[in-house]
Amino acid sequence: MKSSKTERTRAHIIAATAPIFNKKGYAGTSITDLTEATKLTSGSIYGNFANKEEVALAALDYNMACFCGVLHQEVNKHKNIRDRLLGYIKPFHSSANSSFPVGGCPMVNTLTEADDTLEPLRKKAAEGMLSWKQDLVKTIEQGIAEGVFKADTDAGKTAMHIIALCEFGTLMYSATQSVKQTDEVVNMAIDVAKNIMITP
Amino acid sequence: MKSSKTERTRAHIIAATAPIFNKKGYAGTSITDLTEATKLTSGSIYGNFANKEEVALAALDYNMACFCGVLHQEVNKHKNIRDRLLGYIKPFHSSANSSFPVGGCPMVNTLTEADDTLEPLRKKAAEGMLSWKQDLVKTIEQGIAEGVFKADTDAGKTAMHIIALCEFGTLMYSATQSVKQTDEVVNMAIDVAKNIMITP
Amino acid sequence: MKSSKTERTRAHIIAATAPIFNKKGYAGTSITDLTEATKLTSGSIYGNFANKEEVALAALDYNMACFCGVLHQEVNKHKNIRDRLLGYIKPFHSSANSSFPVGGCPMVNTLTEADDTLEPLRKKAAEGMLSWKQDLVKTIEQGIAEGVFKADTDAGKTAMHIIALCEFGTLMYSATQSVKQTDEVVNMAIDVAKNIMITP
Amino acid sequence: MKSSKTERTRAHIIAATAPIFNKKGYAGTSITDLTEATKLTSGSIYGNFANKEEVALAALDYNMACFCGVLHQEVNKHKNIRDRLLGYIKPFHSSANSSFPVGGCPMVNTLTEADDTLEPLRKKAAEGMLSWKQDLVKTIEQGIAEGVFKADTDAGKTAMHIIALCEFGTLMYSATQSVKQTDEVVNMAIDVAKNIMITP
DNA sequence: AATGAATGAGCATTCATTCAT
DNA sequence: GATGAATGAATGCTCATTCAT
Repeated sequence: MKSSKTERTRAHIIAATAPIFNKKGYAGTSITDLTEATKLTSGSIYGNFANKEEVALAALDYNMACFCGVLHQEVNKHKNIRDRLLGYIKPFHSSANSSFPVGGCPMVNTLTEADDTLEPLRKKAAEGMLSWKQDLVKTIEQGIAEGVFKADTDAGKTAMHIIALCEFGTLMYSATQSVKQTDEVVNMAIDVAKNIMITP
Repeated sequence: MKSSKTERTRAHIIAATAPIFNKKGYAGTSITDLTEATKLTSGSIYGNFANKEEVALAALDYNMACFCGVLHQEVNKHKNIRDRLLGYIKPFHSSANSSFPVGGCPMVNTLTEADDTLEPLRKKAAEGMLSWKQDLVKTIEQGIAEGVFKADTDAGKTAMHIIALCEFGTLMYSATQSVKQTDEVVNMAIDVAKNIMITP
Repeated sequence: MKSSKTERTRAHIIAATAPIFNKKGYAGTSITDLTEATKLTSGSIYGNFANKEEVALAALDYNMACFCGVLHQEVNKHKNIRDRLLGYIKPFHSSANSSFPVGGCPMVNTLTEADDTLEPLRKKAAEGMLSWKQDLVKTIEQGIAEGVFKADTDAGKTAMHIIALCEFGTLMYSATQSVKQTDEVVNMAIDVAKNIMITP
Repeated sequence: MKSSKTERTRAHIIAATAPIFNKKGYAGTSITDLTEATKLTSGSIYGNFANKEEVALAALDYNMACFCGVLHQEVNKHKNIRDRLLGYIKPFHSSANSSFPVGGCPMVNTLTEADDTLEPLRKKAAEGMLSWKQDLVKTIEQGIAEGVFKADTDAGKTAMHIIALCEFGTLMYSATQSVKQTDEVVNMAIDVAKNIMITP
């Protein structure tokens, strides 16, 4: 089951350029940035991707997978539904030392840059956002079904509430480079989660 | 105290280019974008600003003033401290038809684009964020002093909570172009505000 | 005397790319054009030809053979020297529906593009032109020998005259996409031919 | 009535690049060719023309004006309608040492290169061709009106006949670099012209 | 003999910026 | 103070060609 040369090169390009796209954005990232990061020539990059946008799309996929991967790794450590829900939040706390992609949340980064000329990127980021919400919704609904979370919980609203606080925490870290405010916001997300639990 | 020609030209450049920077970001905005929006020549822009970054900084100031202006206008409609606090939130609801800058929140946009090469922009946006928080904190503390808000309220945390939800609401609108999720999140911010009020 | 694999591949490349070179010219034809037309890889083309110029030379040979082939096919239908001479002209008339190479006369196309960097192509096209003339000269001289064409005919001048009109007719079709002017010019070539015939 | 800087630069670019386009064709001419010929930077060329095609169109206009200018200069030397008609032909004879654009007839060059992607160039060249024909037609009709040319002359056919021979003469010079065949063909054009004159 | 990934020079074009007018 | 022509480096991308497989 060996991976072909092409597959390996594509993977190398994506892994090497994903952090750059996440930090500098689509417009701020040049082909030269990509060649320097990959140690490949521009011709080689264009041999593996149709254009810059295709690289950016693949990099966004990669960054989103990393981002969500950090969460799922923590979530899947636990069987317990209470810990699973908290698993979606704890990696955002500074004490977790999570290996989130450098440059912040790829979905938020993409959604805030994307003007009309970058529709495919925007769409993918929006889908990622909604899929994250859906994961949380399912977890909450399972907790309700298990009788562990309050029966009258609005799963959709609670999911959004938690995501809003986690994302804003990440953003405050970008803004202030200090963990104090970030952790304060993340702790509020934990409160929101605990608030729907019958025994906190 | 008449405004000089220079001042008027600067003001014209700023007002005309601010929406572009907010939509397309710093890297995505070209000098040609600026000359087209202002109907001025590139020489004229460079006669009034040292370089592209200076225009972007002035545009960010302008965008932040617009953004906060919308909030303060609503807040200052009211003497009542309860309505003043809600005034910080209501403009984010789709029913408010607020004249926020097109392209979303300039602070968030700047913080998510800004890599290390754009420190001055990042710094200004971060300051704007904290100043917004400080406005909310003061309002909440005044409410506590007036005996209208609960005495044990953590003003800082509550301010952050409200901002997180409002910003995330704005972002969700960018993501989905639908008001449903946005309003849901903004309503949660209103709940947070009402929750610290003694008589809701 | 079976054709080897190599020979077949070469033939395939030539046949598939000849129309492209004739339409787009040497400079306007890229290796990608060739790989797309042949469904082969660039490596395969370079395995069979030293470089792009070698392909172009072979394609020119092919195109010239097609072009002259159309004429000879018509000429060889006839034993009669009068019809043989007219056979060099009639295929240019729109009513003939001749299968000339698309893109016009390969010789003219090459001679008009060719700057100094494409000497071998230019030379080959010039030779083709002269060989065509020689064919006509021989036919005319045979007619004179047979006593069918006027004894005082200048075979060289008449051949050139006929070719000039036929080529110009082809060119006018490129220019106007209409057959009217083309046919008018071709009819003049027929007049030139008939004019040297003793009994018209 | 001074010419602006822009007009002078445009004129310089056109005059300097026109021979290159005529020799190498559109596809064969690079922006580097243009910067080397003009001693300007690429930015400067793009400051004066929207893109390469616009330069090529202006250069074609210039080349066509040169080409026809040579003819009209000779034609206008004469009042006599017989000499005026011959004036359209004589410049093609090698003895005339005419200052035709280097690289042959710009109309023929353009028509033989132009594939579908170069429609505007093709169209302009075709118009030039037809306008040349029209000039000849008018001259011939005037000669008929004056009673100097035979009354039953087909002006259109005669014009085409003359042009075909002159163009083919030019082409044969490109092919053989020898004047012998060229002059032979041009002399035939003179015969065609003289043939419609009542007193030759 | 054929592949196709890789090269690196070159392509047309746009960039931010300058400066003589 | 404003112009707009000019710069030259940088942009995203394609080119003809090579070579390990």
